[in-house]
Amino acid sequence: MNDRATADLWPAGAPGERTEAARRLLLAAVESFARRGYHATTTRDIATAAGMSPAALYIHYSSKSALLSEISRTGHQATLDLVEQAAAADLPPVKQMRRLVEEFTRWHAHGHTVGRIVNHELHALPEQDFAVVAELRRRIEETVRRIIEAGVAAGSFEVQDVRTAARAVTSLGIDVSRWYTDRSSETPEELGRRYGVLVLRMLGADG
Amino acid sequence: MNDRATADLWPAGAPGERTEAARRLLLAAVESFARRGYHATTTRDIATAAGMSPAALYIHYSSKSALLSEISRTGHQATLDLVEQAAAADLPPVKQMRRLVEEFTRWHAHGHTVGRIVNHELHALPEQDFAVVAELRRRIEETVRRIIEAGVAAGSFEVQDVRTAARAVTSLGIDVSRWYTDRSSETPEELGRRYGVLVLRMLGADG
DNA sequence: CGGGTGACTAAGCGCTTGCTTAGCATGTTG
DNA sequence: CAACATGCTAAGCAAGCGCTTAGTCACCCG
Repeated sequence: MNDRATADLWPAGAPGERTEAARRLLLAAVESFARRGYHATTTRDIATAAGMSPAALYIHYSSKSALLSEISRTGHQATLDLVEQAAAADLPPVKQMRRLVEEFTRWHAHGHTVGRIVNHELHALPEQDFAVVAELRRRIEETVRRIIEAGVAAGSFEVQDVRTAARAVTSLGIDVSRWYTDRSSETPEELGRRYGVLVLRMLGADG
Repeated sequence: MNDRATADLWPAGAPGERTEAARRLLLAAVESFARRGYHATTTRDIATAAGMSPAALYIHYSSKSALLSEISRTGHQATLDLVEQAAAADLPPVKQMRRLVEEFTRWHAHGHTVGRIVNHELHALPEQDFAVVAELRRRIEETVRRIIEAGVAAGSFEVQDVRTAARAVTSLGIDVSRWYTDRSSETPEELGRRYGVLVLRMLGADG
């Protein structure tokens, strides 16, 4: 029942401290939160899906919301990494942007399960964890803005308002996680390439 | 506590059958569902916000989900009306599209409260009501696709794949309801105009 | 072998949930 | 005036919730 993208984010060969049981709980939580929403998911659902009794959850996580925080933090961090790598590449702004959109879109299509939690369950986070995640989101947006600014300065982009353009770019990618399903006709890679073309045109490149 | 866009959708001078009490409950439900999500909202929250005891809700609506269905159905119908009006205008495809995006975006910014419910609480709808709403959503998407096809046929748009382009157009507009707040720096109208420009470029017009 | 440790379960506590019941005030109708 | 309808409330029910408690079992170290 684990989808591939989710398994990739939290790989089986425990990299740090996480035990196999904790990982099973986390994957079960991702699946449940994505399918029915955080509030509609019960701790019994999660524990049962992980093959445990309800009480076992609390040995590995202090609360239901701790599970959500862990998922949200990791998911956001992975997205930020991807965005920052595109921005750090030794390429002109247009090519950085193409790569960013391709990867960002691919990520939200491939990982639409995690993406749905990351982008639509923010309101359920405890205040303190929300603050951490909000900062990660701010940095994602800022990185995108920087590339657009560089492109405008180089004369390869032409936009009315950088902030709005950056919003549109991230918004397009984020919303993929809302509508994309494993039954969608395009592969994540193909969708990424198509969105790359659309966004570059939107930013006035290739004109 | 009622926002303007919400009040506009369900105006005070009852047009049909709805009593003033039923309207107050509906507006309270919109506010609560949008702010904390459907599952996190209790029937007590709604009734109290409408100035009634919990039991009064059930005199006007058969269940909590009946309230959600009513909100979702009305909201989708209003969106479809707006989209179909743009497509029916006696204008070339490029101008139909500009108008569609301007109105669609303005609607999702201005009515971000209702928009959040309409677009992010679909999964909580009873199966039968979901089917009705899914059909409205299909017609919205189809109308957008038709305008793009007409523009391509007329040589004023140039896109790799019509379906993907239509997805991108609606997706951009829908996602506005996720991030827009009353504290956003742009007015709904200004955002609509800017998105209109971005989308036309994305579709290869004005080239 | 004895004693301790860590992962787990059976049972259930206190509370909240969506919704129901019984009844009360008001206004309308014959 | 009696009879009923309407719109509401006070009280509460059954079910389900997040989370806790007390204890079991397998395993490790001396």
